[in-house]
Amino acid sequence: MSQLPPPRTRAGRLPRSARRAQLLEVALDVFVEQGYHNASMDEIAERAGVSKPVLYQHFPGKLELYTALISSAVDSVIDGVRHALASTQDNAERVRATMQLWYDSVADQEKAFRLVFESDLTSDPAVGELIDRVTTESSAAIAEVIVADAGLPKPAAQLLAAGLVGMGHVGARAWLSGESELTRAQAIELASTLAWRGIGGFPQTPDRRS
Amino acid sequence: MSQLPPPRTRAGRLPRSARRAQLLEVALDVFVEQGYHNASMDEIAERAGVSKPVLYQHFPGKLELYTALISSAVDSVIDGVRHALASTQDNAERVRATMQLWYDSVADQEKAFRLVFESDLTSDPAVGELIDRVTTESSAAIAEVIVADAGLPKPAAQLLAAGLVGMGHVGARAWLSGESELTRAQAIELASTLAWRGIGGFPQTPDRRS
DNA sequence: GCGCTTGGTGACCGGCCAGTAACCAAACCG
DNA sequence: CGGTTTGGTTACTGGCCGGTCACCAAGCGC
Repeated sequence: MSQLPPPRTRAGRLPRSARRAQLLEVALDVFVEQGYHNASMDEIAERAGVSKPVLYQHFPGKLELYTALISSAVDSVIDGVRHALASTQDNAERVRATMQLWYDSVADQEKAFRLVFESDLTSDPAVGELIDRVTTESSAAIAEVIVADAGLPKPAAQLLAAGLVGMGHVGARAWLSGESELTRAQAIELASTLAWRGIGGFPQTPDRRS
Repeated sequence: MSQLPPPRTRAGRLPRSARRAQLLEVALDVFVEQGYHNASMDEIAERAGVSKPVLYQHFPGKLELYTALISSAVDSVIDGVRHALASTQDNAERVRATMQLWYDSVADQEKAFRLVFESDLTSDPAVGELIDRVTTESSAAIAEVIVADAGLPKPAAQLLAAGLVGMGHVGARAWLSGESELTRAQAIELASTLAWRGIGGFPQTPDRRS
């Protein structure tokens, strides 16, 4: 009888670091799709074409795996905000760039974004803190600009910044899930106008830089 | 040996409807404290001074119990927004009242609010939809005012409204968790100003659409 | 005081799933 | 071509917890 090459080792062996990278990638997909609680280590392993113990050779446990992913996702979102702010000197344009970031992330189903904002492990203190960092750090970055260019005291600037952040990602998610008739560009334009009218007026004395 | 009065029946029997009400109350506490996943039916029963089967005589399962609570919490939050909007005819004041609602809810640790905004069952489609209703319906109520008083097309109004909603509750949570130096009143004042400068400029202004 | 309705109880079960023990094979190295 | 390293596997266990089964008692109506 014809001898098939015996059940081929799934997809070949991989060097340690490559396997780890692959596992992270697969785990990201699974966690984004199913959330922390519904995701099973078995499924992650299976979708990586590998058996469970391999997973545990790379990560001490499910929580640590998730934390690693969340942590990097958080950084990635914050980085996005920083880049948007750094992309121009014009504050109205800064607002627009930041708003565009939120709407793009939502519309493109950006994985890092979804992992963070749709997390179902908010009850875990460590994870909760990580997730809060998105708002905290994004606000801090924005607040820095506000303090510099509008001369507001830091706590006030931070509060306004946090409001803008919320306005961005909540508005964006609502826009997408509500299947609004507005195009993405129109939505960004509107949201930016709202934000800029709000924040742009803030220097105590009307109209300042930009 | 002296016979103690045998292990007293926990706290007396209750008529069906009263027991149900009590169970809902206890369950609300537990779910708010621990989230859906960490909460156990055993604990809810125990804290109600009752055994588990009683719980199941009133609710078919954990999910249904939770859903019942979330659903009413959602309604309660939406109602809050509607009341804030109806509390005055002055739009600047409407903005302030709504903003105050968010900050008060956060600062007072309002249970309905926390249950909704800290839910860890977002992955369940039914629950997810329920929770989205908070933004959707709140925005709809606000958008109605915007359409009426600023003459914007409905989709635009809805997007702006959603942004304001996000600005409110995200800003409020950030304010509280960041232990800002601002008092609650100051925070509300600032946030309201931001929001009103943003939205208040909108009445029939032609200057968008570049 | 007897029996039926109504509001309970204690003890158990079974599925799911994170995590592990024990063992295997490819391939590089000399 | 032997042996060690390295990347794998199969099969199991043990705890948690949602959900249930079989049974109990308080008291009201007669």
